[in-house]
Amino acid sequence: MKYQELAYEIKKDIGAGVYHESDKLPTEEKLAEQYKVSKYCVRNAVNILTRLGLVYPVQGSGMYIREQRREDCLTLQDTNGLTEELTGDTINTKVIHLEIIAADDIIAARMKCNPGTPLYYIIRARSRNGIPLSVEYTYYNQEIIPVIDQQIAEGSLFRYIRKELGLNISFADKILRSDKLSEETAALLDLQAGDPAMVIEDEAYLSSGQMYNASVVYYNYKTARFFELTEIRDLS
Amino acid sequence: MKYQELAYEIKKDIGAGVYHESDKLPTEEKLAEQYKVSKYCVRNAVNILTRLGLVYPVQGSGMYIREQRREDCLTLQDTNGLTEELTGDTINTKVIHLEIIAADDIIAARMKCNPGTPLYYIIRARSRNGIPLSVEYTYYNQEIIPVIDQQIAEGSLFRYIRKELGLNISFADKILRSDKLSEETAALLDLQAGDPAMVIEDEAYLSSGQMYNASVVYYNYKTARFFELTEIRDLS
DNA sequence: TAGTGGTCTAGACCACAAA
DNA sequence: TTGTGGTCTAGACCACTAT
Repeated sequence: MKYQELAYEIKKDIGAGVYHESDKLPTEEKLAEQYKVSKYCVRNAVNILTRLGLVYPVQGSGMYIREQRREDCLTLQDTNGLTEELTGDTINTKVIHLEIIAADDIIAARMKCNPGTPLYYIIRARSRNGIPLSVEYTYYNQEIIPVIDQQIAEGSLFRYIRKELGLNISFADKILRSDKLSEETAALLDLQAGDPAMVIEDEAYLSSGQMYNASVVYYNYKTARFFELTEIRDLS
Repeated sequence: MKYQELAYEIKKDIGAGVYHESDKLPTEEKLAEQYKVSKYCVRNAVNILTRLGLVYPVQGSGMYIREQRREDCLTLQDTNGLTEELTGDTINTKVIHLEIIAADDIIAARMKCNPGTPLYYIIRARSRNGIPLSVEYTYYNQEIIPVIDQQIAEGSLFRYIRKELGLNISFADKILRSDKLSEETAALLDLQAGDPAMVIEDEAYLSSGQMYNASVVYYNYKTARFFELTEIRDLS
């Protein structure tokens, strides 16, 4: 896929300060010429970068590089898993719990699988640079992800599923809310019961449309911040 | 723009249950034929619907209509303002404070304007069906939005800026976090100081790239939930 | 093997910004 | 008026699914 590679190239170049002078990307035409691709690919690539908040295009003027506000921010879009995302930081993952259970009716409904389906139930506590960041309560469909052991769970499950198993992760939907921490979860975050938490409930799907994973993640309100760019579009 | 209109049409049709039988959209080719547009427009339209979480495409198979999990959820993407979004609910907006101030150095940096620029500073408390939903602390650049009075602030500012002023809102970036409520904000939400809040810091831009608005919004943790679909893409 | 979504090209024309 | 991004078309070919 040329346009994804191009997006990656441009992203690297922006990071390396190649366009620092003008704070603009070259024109679509120049990029197309430079990388020997069509305008279609250029626009697709820029689109990706726009959604990541790296550039914004202004019709008639150019494609401007954005100032970043994301110091320390996690991101809801560019989701390659924590381990991949925070490469500058030390991410530590502690596996609190790991077992295979059979889905009861409620969990089966949540996981969109049949009751009795074997599921991994995993609890992990993660820290960034030694500071507690999040506690994850996760189910994985074992019919899709056959093997998860302690060692795999301590690493990047995202990477494992994608690279080792070769599965094609396509999209996830999330529900975001805030809530009071339970005593149990608070203890894992070095916080008090009743303290606030950012809560993200996540359902992840393969490109076949099959759900393989549902999770609830509690984030440390003192350290976790999320960045998100919203493109605004008037459909009515 | 044909593709936006097409997206709107398909969205309406999905809502009306037109595709209920198969739970799938017609093929790209059929949609193109049916609406007398090219494949480009069809794909752009479906893309929008995908990002809104309404459908998901499976290569080689079809475009499937998604079950919704969004009961009562607000959304981070489809942002046409609360008033437009929750049309089934009664949204009440109370203007707590409205004045014009001159930007000091700190606010000027935040708003990316010159110190001394006149800004509206507005505090609004919003409720849904009588239940407190959010408290917004907002700055508007008065050089861009010349007039905001009590009546306008009580309605949909989003709609006003777009329809009445004819300005082209393009994107917003948001930082999401959770925090403890101050006494003042808690009182406006019928909650206690120290209770959790979902906090969204928002910066909104015109299509010219100019920032016109910065806000911090505190949401009632008991009633506010946000839906978000993440498309996953491997750039490396 | 046929059907369907995904990528890519070349080229026309429109809309908006800047000089 | 020129430059630049946005929309649109027609058509080729690839990748994956279903049968």
